[in-house]
Amino acid sequence: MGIKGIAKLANVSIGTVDRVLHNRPGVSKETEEKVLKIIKETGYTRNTYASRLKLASLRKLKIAVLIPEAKHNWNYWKLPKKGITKAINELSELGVVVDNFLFIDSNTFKNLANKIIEEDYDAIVTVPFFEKESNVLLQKANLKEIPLVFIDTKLELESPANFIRQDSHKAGMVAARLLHGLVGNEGQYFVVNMLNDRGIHANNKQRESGFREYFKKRKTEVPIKTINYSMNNEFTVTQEMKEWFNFKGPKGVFVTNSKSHLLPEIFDKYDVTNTSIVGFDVNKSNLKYLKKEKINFLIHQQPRYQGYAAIKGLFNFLAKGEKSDLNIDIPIEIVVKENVPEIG
Amino acid sequence: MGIKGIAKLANVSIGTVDRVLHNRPGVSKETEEKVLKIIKETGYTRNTYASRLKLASLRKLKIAVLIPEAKHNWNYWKLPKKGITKAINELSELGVVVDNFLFIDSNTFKNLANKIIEEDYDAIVTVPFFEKESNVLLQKANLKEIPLVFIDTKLELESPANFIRQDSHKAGMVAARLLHGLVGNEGQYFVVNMLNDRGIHANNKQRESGFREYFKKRKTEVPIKTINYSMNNEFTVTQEMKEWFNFKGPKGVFVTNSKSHLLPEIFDKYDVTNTSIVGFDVNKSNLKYLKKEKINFLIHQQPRYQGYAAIKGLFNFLAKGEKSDLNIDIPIEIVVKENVPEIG
DNA sequence: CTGAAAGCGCTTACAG
DNA sequence: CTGAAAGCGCTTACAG
Repeated sequence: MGIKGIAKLANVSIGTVDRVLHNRPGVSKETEEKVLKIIKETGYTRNTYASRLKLASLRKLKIAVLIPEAKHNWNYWKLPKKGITKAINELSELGVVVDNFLFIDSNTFKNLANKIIEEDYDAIVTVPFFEKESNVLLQKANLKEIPLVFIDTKLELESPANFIRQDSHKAGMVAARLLHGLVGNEGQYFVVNMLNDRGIHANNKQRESGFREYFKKRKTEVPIKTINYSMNNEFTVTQEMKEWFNFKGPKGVFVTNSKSHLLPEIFDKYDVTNTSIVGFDVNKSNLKYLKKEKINFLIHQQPRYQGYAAIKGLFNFLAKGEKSDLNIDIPIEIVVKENVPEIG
Repeated sequence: MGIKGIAKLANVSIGTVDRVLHNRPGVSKETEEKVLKIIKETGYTRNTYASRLKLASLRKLKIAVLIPEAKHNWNYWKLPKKGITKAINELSELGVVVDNFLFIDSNTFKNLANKIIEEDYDAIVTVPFFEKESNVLLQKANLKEIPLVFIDTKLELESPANFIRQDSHKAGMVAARLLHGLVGNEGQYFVVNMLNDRGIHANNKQRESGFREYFKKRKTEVPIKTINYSMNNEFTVTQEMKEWFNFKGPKGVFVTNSKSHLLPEIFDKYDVTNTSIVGFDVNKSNLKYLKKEKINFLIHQQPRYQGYAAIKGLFNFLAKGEKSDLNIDIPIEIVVKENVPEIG
């Protein structure tokens, strides 16, 4: 049953039914009620595809994507982009168009965000790396009623916002359980934060807090040390690390970012043994050591799917009014040598 | 650019373009080549949604689903069904209709399969529980050129077939790694097969073989015993089990089906300690013991997604000719207390 | 062998 | 306040 059937039952024209369906002005209370009653009775729902077929010819849905430029250390960002590309392929027939804006730092982020707000996009996907700038963008988007989805990281912002990302605190707890299973109560634990030029990332902090919470919740207390290591400088062994390296018992190492692959090399060089490593992200370097069993577990954030889901979710909201796809807790996927997922 | 634009460029009518696009007869070689050339040059692709809009009004796409009836022990089968329902909701606007056929045993499977073949469905989703009957159905479907997807289990059949399921052999290897990490080289390992009235399931065999292969590939040899336990009889402790129960060292227990929740109860009753358990499926009973930390890991087969993907894949094949979605290796998801996925 | 028309379910711009 | 017509991209049945 379509709009035509409703119109017939209600003794009105299809134009009037359309007006009622979209709450457009110019319908008398009386006919509106009559039409609504029949819509309810018949359980009519609008055919999104027919709707888009018509609307796409009039005006495309434009989505702006504002994410980090993918290069050198930031190779990771190729993955959400692939997911975005996949979504575009599926949605282009429905009149969806995506423009990519790539930022390098907080300044380029701010400028591109402003540009996006000025041109009128129907929706925005971005990443909340810079708290202040993200808040500004969110406010502006809210004012213009442009739906906005943040991927990758959750941040407390000044207004409610949509997030498609993994719960990093929970992921830290998962990592703790995995490491604890291997290392036990007699071991020593090390949280390794690799700092890049932007300092420590919100995700990493949340992962560490989750890691520590896992142990706090249990009776047995184990020593957990945090090592902050700047990736910008040449690697040097500090006094703290020496003590760690010399401990002969089981050592559990939790690397809070995607660089866990750096540790096996260091451990080899300094003859550190009896280590178990849990890290994040299924990248080439990490996989290499996972396959060699130098890294025990990796946690996968499904970056490709995050990008895909953001675009699809925004489309579902714009075309069907479905708000539920705008907030997704990406599952915490545990990866071992035998269940490496396809990434590319 | 649509069919209309192509027609204009080729100086033909849109009817002729349509004929070329679908390889329909009644087009001269000459015009066909002319049209094909322009299609290629412009990179034209058909708009699936516009196509379905028209076709759905003429004839629905009918998909038959032949799966086990979900009741008592077979509660599991509610989950694929939920995924199927989700897919139907998404596709009904595009003129897709699904009929469910629920079998109880090989006999009802056979009868319903024949019924499906007689009525003319456009596609079939089923489960290869019964080797002989599955082969018969596959042959008949092939003869009538009806695409068929098997979910849940892979079986070697007489012709190539489509499977959406988890690689059970690999899943067994993953289970072995998880258990080995907890139990180590000094422990004893037990593979528990719970047999129901249908005997042992292909999935369970494959899981066991994967489990054993993991250890075979490594240097250290550990004792692995297989316990076949019939779920139909009252539980009794055999001599074999007594020895197992009395071993005081670390014990790794791999349950090859969804019933791992039965073990913690038995272990409690017979004072069996120092056990680690890995099982399959995120059901209520298993979750209860996962949360109590009596079960250490569960492997999730994403049954809901299997059902969803089967319907979507068949639609993509029928509507767009995309064959790639008909064969899917469901990721081997490792579940611990802290990353329990949503199932319902 | 080819074209013109009708229509899928929806939306809009125009007429009244 | 309401209706009739045109058209999105595609497919089919009919006419020639």
